[in-house]
This record gives sequence, C-alpha cells and structure tokens, in this order.
Amino acid sequence: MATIKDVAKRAGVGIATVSRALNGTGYLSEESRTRIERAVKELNYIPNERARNLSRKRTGIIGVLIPDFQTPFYDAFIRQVEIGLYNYGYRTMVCNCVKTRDKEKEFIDMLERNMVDGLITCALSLEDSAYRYIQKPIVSMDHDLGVDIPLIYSNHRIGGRMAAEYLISQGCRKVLQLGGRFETDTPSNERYEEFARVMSDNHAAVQILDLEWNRLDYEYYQCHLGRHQKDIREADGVFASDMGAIGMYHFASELGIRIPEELKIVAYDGTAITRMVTPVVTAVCQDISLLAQKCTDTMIQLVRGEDEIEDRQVVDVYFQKGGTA
Amino acid sequence: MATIKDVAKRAGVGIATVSRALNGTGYLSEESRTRIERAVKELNYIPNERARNLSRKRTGIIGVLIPDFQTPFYDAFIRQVEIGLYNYGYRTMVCNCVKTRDKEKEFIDMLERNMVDGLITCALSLEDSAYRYIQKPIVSMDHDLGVDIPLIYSNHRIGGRMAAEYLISQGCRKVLQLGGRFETDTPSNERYEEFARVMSDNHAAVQILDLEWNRLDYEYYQCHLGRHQKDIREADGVFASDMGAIGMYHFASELGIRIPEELKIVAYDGTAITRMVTPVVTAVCQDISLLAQKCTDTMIQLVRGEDEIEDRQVVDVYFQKGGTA
DNA sequence: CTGAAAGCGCTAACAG
DNA sequence: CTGTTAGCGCTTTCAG
Repeated sequence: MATIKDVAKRAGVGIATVSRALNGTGYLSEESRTRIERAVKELNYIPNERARNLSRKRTGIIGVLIPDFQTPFYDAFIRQVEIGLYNYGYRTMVCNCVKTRDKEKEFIDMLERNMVDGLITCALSLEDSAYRYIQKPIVSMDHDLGVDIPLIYSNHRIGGRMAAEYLISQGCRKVLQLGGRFETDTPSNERYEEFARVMSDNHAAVQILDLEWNRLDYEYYQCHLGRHQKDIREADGVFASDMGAIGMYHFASELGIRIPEELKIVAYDGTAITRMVTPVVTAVCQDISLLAQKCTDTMIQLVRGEDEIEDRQVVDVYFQKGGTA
Repeated sequence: MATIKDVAKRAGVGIATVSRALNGTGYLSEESRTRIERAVKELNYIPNERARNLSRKRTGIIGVLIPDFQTPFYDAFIRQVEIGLYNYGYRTMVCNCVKTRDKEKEFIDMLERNMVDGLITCALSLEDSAYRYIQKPIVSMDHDLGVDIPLIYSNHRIGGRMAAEYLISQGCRKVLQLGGRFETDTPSNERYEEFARVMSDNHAAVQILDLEWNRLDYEYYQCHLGRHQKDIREADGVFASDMGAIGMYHFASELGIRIPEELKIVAYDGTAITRMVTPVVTAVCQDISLLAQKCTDTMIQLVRGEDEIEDRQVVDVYFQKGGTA
C-alpha cells in the first residue's frame, strides 16, 4: 500500500507538496502537479482516510439512530436522510436501537469518541440527560432533548386532531387506539393527547390496546388482537400506525366485521404502503421527505458551525381519505 | 478534550501503561490501574477513535450497499445485517445506490481508502470488474462478482419454479411478469429463467411488463399499470415482487377483476407485509434472516482473516399460500 | 512556490 | 510490570 511518502519520493518533491496537490489547497507549480499525478498513477496511490480523519479532526460520518420499530416510516426516513447527507458529502451510519438502551448509549459514545461527526436521533429509550450535555452536533426528531438540541417534528397535535375529528364526523363513539404514548415526554405524544381530548369533548370513549413497540409483525398482531376480539367487535373506530391499521383491517375482516361500515380505521404516518394496499388506508400523513430534509439540513449547519439554527421546526401533516374510514 | 497523555501525566505513569489499562492488554499493577481509573474519571477522558483507527489499521465499520429499490426486502435485510454486525462489534454504514452508479463506485472507494473494513454489496449497477480486483473483504448478495468474492443468495431457481408450477397448477396459461431481469448476470435472474422455462414447458405464455427498478410507489404503479389495462384484463396470472403484487392486486381490483378467480397473483420475496395485507399474498419467500446472517458471518470471517470461507452459499426459499392465488 | 518538521492521539515493540 | 520510543499516514504551519 503506497503512502504519501512514496508518492513524494517518486515525484521528487516533499510530502507537503503532494498533500497540496491532492487536496487542491495552496500553490503548486505546473511541473510539480504533473510529476505528482504521474507518481500517483504509477504507484496506484490512494489516500488513507483513517490518517486523514485523524489530522483533519473529522470523519465525515453522521450517525442516525432509529428505534427498531419495524415500521415503514423509519425505513423511508432513513433512506431519505442517507441520500440527503450523501449529497452534502457525508456518509451515514445507522443504528437500530433494539430494545436495549445500551446500544443507544453506545452510539452517543461514538459521537464523543469522534467516530462520527454528528448524530441524528429518533431514538427514545434514554432520558434526555444522556444527550443534553454533549457539546457536539445533535439533531433530534420527534423527541425534545432540551433547548440546546434542535428538534424537528411533525405537527402531531394537529395530526391527532385530524384523526379524532374525522372519526367523530363519521359517527364513531367507541374507539380503539393501538399503541400508546412513549414513556418519555415528546411531541409524538401530543397526537394521543389531542386525540383523547377531541374524543372526550365529543363524549366518545378511547380504549388503548398497548403494543410492544418492537413487534409490528403479523404473527404478533394475530395473537395480540386475538386476545381483544371482544373489544374490537364492540368498537366503531380504530386509530393506529400504518402497519397497525393494516393489521387491524386484516384481523377485523377475518372476524367478519365490515370496514368501514361497522369499523372505521384511521392510520397515522401515511407511508407509501397505505396507498398500495386495497383499500387505500385513510390516514394522517407525515411528510417524511421534509422531515428528513430538515434533519439533514440542520445537521449540516451544525457541523459547519453555522449560527442561527432554528431550534424548533414543525412540519405539517395532511389528511389522506382512503377506503377504511 | 483530554488525551491519553493528560491521563498519563495525571496518573503519574507512562502513556503505554494507560493504553494497556484502557485496552486490557498486557500486565498492569493494581496500583496503576486504580490511579489511571481515577485520572480517567477526573479528566472525563474518552479515547479518540480516529487516532485508534489509524494505529489499529481498522475502523470497525462495514459498508452495506443496497440498490435504492424502495422495497421492504432490502429494508428488512439491512436492519438484520446492522443488528448482526453490531453483535460482532462492527458498525454499519449504508449506501442506497440511487440510479447513479457513481455512488456505488464511491463506496467501493471507501473500502480502498480504508474508511470501512469491508463491504457487503447487493448493488448491481456496476460490472463485476469494479469489485473483482479489490483485495479487501467483500461479500456479495445475489450477484456473482467472481470466484474470489463470497456469494450468498437465495435459491432463485427453485423459487422461480415454485411460482411457475403453482400458477400452472392453478390453470394459468397467460401470465404477466412485473419487472424483468437485471442487466448483469446474477443468480437473481435465475428465477425468471426458470419461471419462463416451466411456463413454456407447459405451453403457457409470459409477458414482461418492465418496471423502472427504482420506482415502486403507488403513483407509478397506477400510471404504469394503467397503460397496460388490456394486458392485465387478458392475463390469468401475475408474478411480481411483494410491492408489485400488492399494487397489482389493488389495481386489478379497481378494474373489477376478481382475485384469485380471474387473476392469480404470486409474489416474490414474501416479506412481512405480504402477511399483513388482506388477503395474505401468495408468495415465494426468501429467508431474509438467514441471508443476512450468512452475509454478516461471512464478512466477519473475512475481516478476521479466517481461511476456509465458503464461496457460494445458497439459502432455501419456501412457499406461502395466501389468498391471491 | 516548496519542504522540513511538528503535530493529530493512540498502539505496540522493546529494553529495562 | 512499566516507560521510552517509534510509528500509523496525512495536514499544516512556517521558514526558506
């Protein structure tokens, strides 16, 4: 493996000159340039990024933490973040924070250990304190980690209201909510708060069926919803995440419940899958592209050391009328 | 930011001793240990990974290249690979190789530049030659990059046969195939070859509706399938990827075609979503867990410099009887 | 314009 | 058991 030294020797110049040539920084005579280019070719030289990282004091990598929800929402989010960061010249390191909070902590560590230049986090098992005192670029999606950390989130309050008002307008008075609040205080919870508020204002009942947050597969639904057959038969509306809604549609259909006539289902997230299935799922949609873009843009501002970073950015949600409610 | 030097000074020992203490390598007196531990605490010292990477000649990062198919298959794959690598102490860097092959090339570069220790690739826009002469850990899924590069793949030949035989057994004689072969020669294509062979052996016709491989969203399907209404009405069977099958179900239903009576749909991949929707999609399922596991295990063997690495590993597929065929 | 030299912060021989 | 020393390979002053 050729090093910069070998190139310098072969080109008959100093290593500083080679470095300048490689990076296009500083002055450089035409002759030096050509000699160096030739030497690079001949030796098949490739700069060692590890050495660069050390002396440049950066790695060009941004870590992205997502909860190990097996949901299309985060799949889409991470894809778009990766593409966005790439276009800014940064690479993406992912972390699916399965159950254990140790893993989340370890990635925060990677930031302190200078393995990554910044962290975009959607994770939620750790208390804010794990993040709050870190003096490095952190952007949070959906979870308030304190005023020092820029927060990007969908307008969940409006989202919760849209879902509730729609269900109410369709005559629902006994609604099932799949999945509940997060333990930590976060804007995400506002959708449930507002949902509950609107329902209660309209004298409608909300029953919460808690789900293990990391189990969103069919087998689990089958079993979990199976235990709540009675509740499902008695309900007239459902509020759930995309996969929850799709699973509920499946299960309720099997029970012979007619949708939307007897049971109305409204999903939250509104990812592409809700438009692919039959019927299209009625949903409150988050604008994943915009969320991802704001996260990457803000992260880039942070790593570039820019001032004037918006510390709270809210993204609008919108309603998608489908055939399930 | 405290360095190892500061810790050494504070603890009154040499930096080598600190290094040993930190890494648990070599001898260390009880006294040194405690003094160092105290110094580390007091200075709030955190080792700098960038420096470690340079001297250890590794980064502990594995790059994973996936085509930017917006499909649940790769979403699930990458999640499982990330978790697998993590358990081996490695981090995952992702690359969604959107349209452009430049990005794929750049990630191969990262390997040569020592930014990542290895590459697991499912990408497919580049010719094998881009990979073949790289003397670093590479594992390929589904695409044959030459004998030097371990290949993991599903038994697509059997998969194609399962799909074809099932459709034939259900009486189909005029089948639509959504999406076609990859340009490069790969095991993935065997599913289509075998599918075509079985169909033709049974005097059944196969018509291919090509899809842009990076557009698997509803809007595209709607428009694309709209142009082929006639073909769809005339067909009695469909073979497609998960999302293709789900989209086709949706579209055909809207055309008033009864499924599976008039049109039978068999999907390829069989990810979780095929079990969540209604009806469950009849599918040939790939064992994503096993594929991911073999990829990570093989990569770890490679980075550990082990010999005796299987260069061709085939994973079985299985049939899932659903309600679409 | 150029090169010597001093880091970047850590690991690992090697001689005590 | 421990400290000195020599790297790892590149960037970046700073005198020429």
